[in-house]
Amino acid sequence: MNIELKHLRIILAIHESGSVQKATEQLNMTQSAVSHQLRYIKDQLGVDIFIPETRPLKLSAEGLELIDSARRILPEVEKLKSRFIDLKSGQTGRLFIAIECHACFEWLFPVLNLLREHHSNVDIDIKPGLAFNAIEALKNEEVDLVISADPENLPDVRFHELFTYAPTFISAKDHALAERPYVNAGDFTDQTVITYPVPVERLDLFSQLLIPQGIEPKAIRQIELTSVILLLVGANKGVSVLPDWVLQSARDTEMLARKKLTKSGITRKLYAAVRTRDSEKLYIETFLSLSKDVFFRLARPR
Amino acid sequence: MNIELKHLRIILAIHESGSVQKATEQLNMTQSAVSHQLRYIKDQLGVDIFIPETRPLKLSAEGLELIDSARRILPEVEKLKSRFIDLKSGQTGRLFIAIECHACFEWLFPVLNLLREHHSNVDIDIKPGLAFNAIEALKNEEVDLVISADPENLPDVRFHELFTYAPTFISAKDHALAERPYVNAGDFTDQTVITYPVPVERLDLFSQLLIPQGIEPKAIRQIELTSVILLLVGANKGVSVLPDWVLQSARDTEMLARKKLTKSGITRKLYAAVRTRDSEKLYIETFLSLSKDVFFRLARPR
DNA sequence: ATTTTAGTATGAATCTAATTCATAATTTAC
DNA sequence: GTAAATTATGAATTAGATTCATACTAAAAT
Repeated sequence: MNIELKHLRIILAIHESGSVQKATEQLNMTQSAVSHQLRYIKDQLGVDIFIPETRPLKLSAEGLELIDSARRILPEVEKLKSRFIDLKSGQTGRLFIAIECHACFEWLFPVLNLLREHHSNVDIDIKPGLAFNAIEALKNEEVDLVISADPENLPDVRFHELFTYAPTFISAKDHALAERPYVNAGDFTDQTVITYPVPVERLDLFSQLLIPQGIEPKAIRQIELTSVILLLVGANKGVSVLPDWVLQSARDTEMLARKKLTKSGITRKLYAAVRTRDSEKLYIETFLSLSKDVFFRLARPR
Repeated sequence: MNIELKHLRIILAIHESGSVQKATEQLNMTQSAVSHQLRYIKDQLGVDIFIPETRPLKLSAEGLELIDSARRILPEVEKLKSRFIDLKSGQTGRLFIAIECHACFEWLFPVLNLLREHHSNVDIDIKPGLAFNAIEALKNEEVDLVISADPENLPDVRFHELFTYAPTFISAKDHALAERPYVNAGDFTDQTVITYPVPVERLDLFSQLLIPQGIEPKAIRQIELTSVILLLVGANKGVSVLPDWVLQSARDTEMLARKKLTKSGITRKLYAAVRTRDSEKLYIETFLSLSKDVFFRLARPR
């Protein structure tokens, strides 16, 4: 026995319009096509759906059961279809985010809060714990967006530039290095460096400066909260390197000295990586523009 | 966007078996056919159901939504299908009965009670009020079975013989007619006849004897309950004609005299009329055999 | 009781969609 | 890197759906 949705639609249309004749319009079929299909349905079910020899056709008791089922099943299918229309256009969907840069929480939270206001039907979340193979996770559809500073040229992943920032050295104002116009890799050999609790490869200071030059600092101390890092640096418990916009937006930075890294300064770019086929989605586009807005406000000195 | 059940079945089979390859068996399709259908589905939905470049294929976030829907929709369809298998075989269904013979309630109630025990899934009911155009109602599917004494030769209705009975005259033992070996039409001209409250054409006495001979009784008194009719006849408030089996099974018949109608006696047959295409149904067959059983027990003198 | 009309059924031809076959392309595992 | 497993693709084939023309039939109208 083979019954398809189109058969339910035909029966329902006939019942609701009152005759095969009238149903043909709404079904976009000829009378003959409907008639052939009715015969097929009858053969499949093995039961007369209509009372024979009535004109216009009237449903039999069995036919009415079909209507009941059709009225339960077809709306479910319509829901499915409109769900996919929304999914495709980005009215609804899933936005799981992996971040490779720890400080990014600072601007990501406000962005996501705004995004939730715009797209209440999108399932938004930050997925921790897969920060280093994040692009793999993106391909696997474990996450849908990755905040990354290392763009790659991949056919099915697109890196959208978010903004440029400068990893910036900070120390207490009375620290020895506070006199310098800038700091170099070598200056870290006798310093205690305070960092976020992530593998050092993922920190700009190390990936861009210390590792290439084969230099290790005297000690590393890992701290979760930005404000605590600032506090400890201010108390001369160590030095740190943070994105300029983190310092711009933080309170209690009066006792800190900022220096650029190397004479020319180091700048980096942050990207939002998404699967190419997702990049048209409305909520992705909203995410990108909100990110730029929020960052712009954050980076403006107060 | 056109999505059919077969598409949902394909996606579900792939997901549950783990790969297209394995799904082919359970779907009875070749790998190629499945692949072509997957492409069609993707085109229809406008969304990738699977994560590209994974082998075996893995569902994307959107694909999982499809699975959710499939799991809601497909069982509903299976229910529909098994419902129709049952309907066809007569495991389940509707048995609405019209009775042209009022006394038949006497044996019909016990039959229906037994039938309900055998077929708890059948919707059994007696439909009053359409006793005279009952065969029309049968064709219209307003009812599914008619108890009738007037078989017709119709292509789509079948009359199953139930049993033979004799409309039998009764009076009080001290009534004038109680001396006779039998009664004739003419004997009713000065009698009060007690009948069920139905049009006289539907009473055997009238349809078989009085109307053909153009005779009317002195008076007609209509009484609903058989036991009350017997009581009144016993008290000499009138005479009556009832099926022999009614008298056979009734209590308190000692003070009644029974006579056959006319010298040769009148006999009639009761039939169960059903639509030809219903007559194979299990519960119809059960109804017929139960009716004969119950009648046999009822008609046996106690 | 015919006749008309509206509604449905049917068969053959045609068109569309689904499937197969053969083979290519890709991915995964070793 | 190679072999094995899995999926994709194009052309040919087959099955299924639709159309057209027309026959049929119940219901309505005369």
